[in-house]
Amino acid sequence: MSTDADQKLLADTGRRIRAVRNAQGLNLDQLARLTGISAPALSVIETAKRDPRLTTLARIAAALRVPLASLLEEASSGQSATTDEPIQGYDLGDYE
Amino acid sequence: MSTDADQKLLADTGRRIRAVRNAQGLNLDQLARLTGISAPALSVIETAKRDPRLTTLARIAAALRVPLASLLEEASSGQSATTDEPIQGYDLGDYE
DNA sequence: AGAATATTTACCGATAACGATAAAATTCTT
DNA sequence: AAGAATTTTATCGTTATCGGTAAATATTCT
Repeated sequence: MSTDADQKLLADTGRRIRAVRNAQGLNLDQLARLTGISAPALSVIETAKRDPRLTTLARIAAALRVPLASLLEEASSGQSATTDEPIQGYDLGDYE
Repeated sequence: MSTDADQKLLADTGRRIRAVRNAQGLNLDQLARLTGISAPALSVIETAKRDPRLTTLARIAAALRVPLASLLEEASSGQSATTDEPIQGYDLGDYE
């Protein structure tokens, strides 16, 4: 049981979620409403204290409007290319 | 809970796992030994009857020697690309 | 057809995710 | 510094994952 690699994956994933959320100016409460996932649950996911289910991650990605895969890995082999800057132009203006 | 989009995601993911496994000539028993995940557990994941945890998917991807992201999305042909397309495309519609 | 192999399904028990809520701790603002 | 907002932590209850095992179906091969 690679609890080692697991922890790193969870830590990296949580860090990416938080980065995107902050980049969009959302707090946990707002993301909680967008996802239907409670703020405490989001907190423990972002801090790698929980091993989220696939559909939980998908809901977070959808709410943040980023591809699910972008939360899971570095833009490694250039495939998806795009930007290092996730989706700059998103105004999520309506959620507050 | 958009069990709708969730089910599709789980179905697609399971189908991709099975495709890769078959492509490598592995049966469930062999993949079970490689991953430490039991064959019945792998079966229900491949048939979309279970919502796997992130580290479970990661172990499967590692055993199959494919990027985790490749199990989650189609080989995105220029998905969100570059531009400032108004992101309306991301249906977050059901999660709200 | 029958037999070997592969997959599915159905249990069980242990562990964990998740929502809800509230309280503590941290960070930000004035 | 005090106060407000944000995040973290904790507890409880419900539900689900997961391994194990075994039985029930496929599926494949001779």
